[in-house]
Amino acid sequence: MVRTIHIHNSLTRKKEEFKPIHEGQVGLYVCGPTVYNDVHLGNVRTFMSFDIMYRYLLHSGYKVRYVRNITDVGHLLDDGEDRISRGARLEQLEPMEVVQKYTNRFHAMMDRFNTLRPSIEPRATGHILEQIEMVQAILDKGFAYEKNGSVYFDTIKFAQEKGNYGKLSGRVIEDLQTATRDDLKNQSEKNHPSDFAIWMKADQSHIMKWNSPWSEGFPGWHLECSAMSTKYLGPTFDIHGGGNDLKFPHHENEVAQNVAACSCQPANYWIHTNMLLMNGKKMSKSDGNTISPEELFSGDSPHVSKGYDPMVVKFFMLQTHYSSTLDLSDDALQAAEKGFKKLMDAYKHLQNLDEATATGSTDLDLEINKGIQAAYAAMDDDFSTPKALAQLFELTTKINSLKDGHIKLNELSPEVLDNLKKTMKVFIFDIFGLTNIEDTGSRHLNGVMELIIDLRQSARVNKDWVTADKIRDTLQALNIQLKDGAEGTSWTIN
RNA sequence: GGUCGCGUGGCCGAGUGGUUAGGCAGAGGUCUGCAAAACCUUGUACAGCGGUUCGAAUCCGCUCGCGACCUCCA
Repeated sequence: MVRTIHIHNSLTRKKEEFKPIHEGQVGLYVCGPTVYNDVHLGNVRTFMSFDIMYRYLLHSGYKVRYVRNITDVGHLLDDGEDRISRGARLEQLEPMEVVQKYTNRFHAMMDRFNTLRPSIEPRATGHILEQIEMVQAILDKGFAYEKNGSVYFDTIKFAQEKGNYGKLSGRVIEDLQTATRDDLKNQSEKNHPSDFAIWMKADQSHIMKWNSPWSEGFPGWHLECSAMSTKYLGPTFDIHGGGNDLKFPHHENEVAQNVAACSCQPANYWIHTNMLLMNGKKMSKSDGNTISPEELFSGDSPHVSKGYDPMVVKFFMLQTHYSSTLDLSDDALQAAEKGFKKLMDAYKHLQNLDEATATGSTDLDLEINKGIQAAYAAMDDDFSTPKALAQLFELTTKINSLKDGHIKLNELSPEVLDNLKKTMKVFIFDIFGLTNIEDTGSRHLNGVMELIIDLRQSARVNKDWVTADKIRDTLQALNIQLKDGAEGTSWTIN
């Protein structure tokens, strides 16, 4: 079953029904990280957002080819130094060592957030040939010019002949003229300030450089995505994603390069995720307004009062739509932690519910099925995780009521109970990719807790409240909370 | 300065022109040996000022505040 999904398309700024080029298949390209240091939370948010989309498309029955690149050359700093070269210089490593090191660490971090690996994760340096070919193609079409061994994209000519430079980012070329900063590298070589380099001649000190028809040099930053998306997804594919800070110039230039090289739009749908804020400002690697994922996990940061599990952080992010800014705060994280545990507790209790005996369609059946459908409808509507979560919490209330006997299981039919179990599992684990955090307790701990709860129950039967409360309060001090319910006592680690 | 977006109850955060978002916190209640948990009830919010409309948080205009992008950023 392939569901009908609506996506907010940045290209048209409208919500549109998603229609893949090839039925049942999706080509998805996401701009990945530049691996010159560790990812920060803002990166994580973006990749997590696309991971949810990837998972949901898969769950909806699509065959998805998910390409997310690793940028390991061409992405320059303000002073013109390559980010990877700088990392290599600072850490006294080979550039490729820097790349490998931070690629590994990036993967490890995304694993902690339980995101799926892409189908293909191509590196820019592994595709120098393709990029050189694309530069040549753009030159051949007359949309680029060479100056002193560097090749620049001719935005003026492109705009005149293709007429759509700036469409994605809403930019007008005349504005770019006046707004351009004058501290940019090789600005004087360009015919026009809005032109951009697609091949750059390397100076003597540059470590990372390759032979090309124009010079020994390296590709422009925007070029890799154009070349690699074309190679792995074809000249036109379904969805291109990235953070909205990439919209201009990166994505705008990417589109221009593809259109110039082959006269085709690279992606039918563009999806841009919004920024993660902290203290009301964009969380950003370059200006230091940031908290690292590790600091967030350990609590070792002035911005948080304690550490938060990656799953809590993920849950926190899921409560906001990907297209909205999200302001990180300790209060919000604490609230998210409780909400997350409530959801996971309910899921655990759901597993113990059995023997639904109603026949036919009861009111409760209808209500639960309606909630399930609403959760799917929310995801179909531009991947609205907050709305879907709200539905899961409605279901959570029902589950807890059933658990406590406030609603009787004989008001529920077995089919609907099964459907409920299946849906909760699919959403929590398959679509949201959450995992249990209290399962860190081993089998041993489970056994010990069973024994302790059993002993306390004996004490309670004997009205030995001193012993019963001592057990409870001591465990509480260890952050293990006992929960006395109708069907016995359960426990969680807080 | 240009472009775009946002401003929702104590906090976070959804939102289609008329119907309960949801989470956390708070209040009352049920349950419980007590407590916790859970469940039930509860808050009457949409920056301000105008306008359109039978009706606007939702559309339009203005004002104020905030943020993003404007060739480093997910």
